[in-house]
Amino acid sequence: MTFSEENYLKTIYHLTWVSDADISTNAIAEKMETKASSVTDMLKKLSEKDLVNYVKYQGVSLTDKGKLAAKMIVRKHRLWECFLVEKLDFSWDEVHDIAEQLEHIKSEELINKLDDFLGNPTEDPHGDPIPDANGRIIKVEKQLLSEFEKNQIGICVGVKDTSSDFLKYLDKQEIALGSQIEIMEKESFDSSFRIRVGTKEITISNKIASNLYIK
Amino acid sequence: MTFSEENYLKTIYHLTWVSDADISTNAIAEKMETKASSVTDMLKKLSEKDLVNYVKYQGVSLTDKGKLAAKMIVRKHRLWECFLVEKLDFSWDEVHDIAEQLEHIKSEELINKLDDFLGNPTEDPHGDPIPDANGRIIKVEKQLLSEFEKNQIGICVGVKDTSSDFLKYLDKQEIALGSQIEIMEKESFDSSFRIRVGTKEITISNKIASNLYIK
DNA sequence: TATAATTTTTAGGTTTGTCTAAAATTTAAT
DNA sequence: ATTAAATTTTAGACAAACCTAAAAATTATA
Repeated sequence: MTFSEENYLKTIYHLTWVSDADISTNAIAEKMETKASSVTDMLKKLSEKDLVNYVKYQGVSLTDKGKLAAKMIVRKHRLWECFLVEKLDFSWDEVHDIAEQLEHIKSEELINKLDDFLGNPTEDPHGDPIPDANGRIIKVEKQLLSEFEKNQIGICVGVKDTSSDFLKYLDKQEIALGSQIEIMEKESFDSSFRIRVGTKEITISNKIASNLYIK
Repeated sequence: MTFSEENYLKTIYHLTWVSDADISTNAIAEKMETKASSVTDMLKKLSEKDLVNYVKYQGVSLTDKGKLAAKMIVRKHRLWECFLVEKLDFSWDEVHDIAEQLEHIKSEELINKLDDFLGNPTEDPHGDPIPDANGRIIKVEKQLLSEFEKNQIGICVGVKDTSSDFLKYLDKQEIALGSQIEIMEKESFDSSFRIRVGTKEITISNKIASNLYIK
């Protein structure tokens, strides 16, 4: 499997994770910053290899084989992110691009040994679940902070947006995985929130609240 | 820089390490298991980028720029080998192919953090020197065991051949980096050696002795 | 020093993954 | 239910990195 094929599978997997329906050519093209015609070419190739179910003009979905392959790539990506943050002292906003490269290293033994070395983590530094060697994922039920009501209290367990900008913003506000968050006030005008993080009280926009997972 | 370009630079670097003269197209082709015509294509490209000095029909050498680039690839390869052996518990005969992939990961910060994480090692698991972040290499004078005379004693500090077969043979004979080796007898007929490794006495062929570095 | 053998390069072709532009299909709107 | 708009696919091209076969240059040999 080539890097490119792996990237397409991963993208389709991520798009499926949020939408569930069949994925459109354009959606893939946009996510991968490429052209629709390139996507079509690749879908034919992946279909030929039984990694996706593809019907012309009708969108695409992963086969069981394709889904497992995608999960293995995601597994690698997230384990490497753990390694970078926990062992090499990178911060959570710096690891994505490097993990994007490391996820393509081909060696099952390597990834399983890395898994053990890290103590078999179940979540990456952004709170996303890490598939095990068989592709099994432990899903933790979590809600977006934006869905919380006044006076509710929860623990920050993940971020939806993993962009460097968003993560740096959270660092500045001293919001990290494990932080206790209490809704003090919900502003109906702009749907912003007044929240307490630990001992500090801050105001965050709805956009921020829509990208924080709480349990 | 592409994977392929990096592999050519690395190969030219390794060939230069042993021969010192300009490197021939065929030598590169043989080492990389590719065709001479492919090598010619790439040499033109590398020359265009000022990474090699290339004159048609006259062989090739690395420019300063090319040499530094090659050293950085070797640095990555050897640091990753240390990681695999010391942290992930791979044996020294299993790491080459994986390091061959990892050496192409692009991130200076990553490799420098990995270096620190490993305690800034100066040699890889086969006793080969690791260039520092500036490309500087600490050369340790070492001789081939085959050049030793009767009754001389030394410590095994490296292997010339790093093939899995050779390394497994050494494991079987309980010869490792750090092992004390004493020449008991040198057989003039076939240039084989009777040596003492720790407390054991064994016989090794000249081919084996020609691939063990001793200090 | 001619000629033979070897090495190296050139010429032209293939595959992978991309692109643009045009054609086909589907979806939305009047 | 047509027509318009958007999406998707096809057709044809291109760059990277490889290949084979033939030509050119170098080296070895008689």
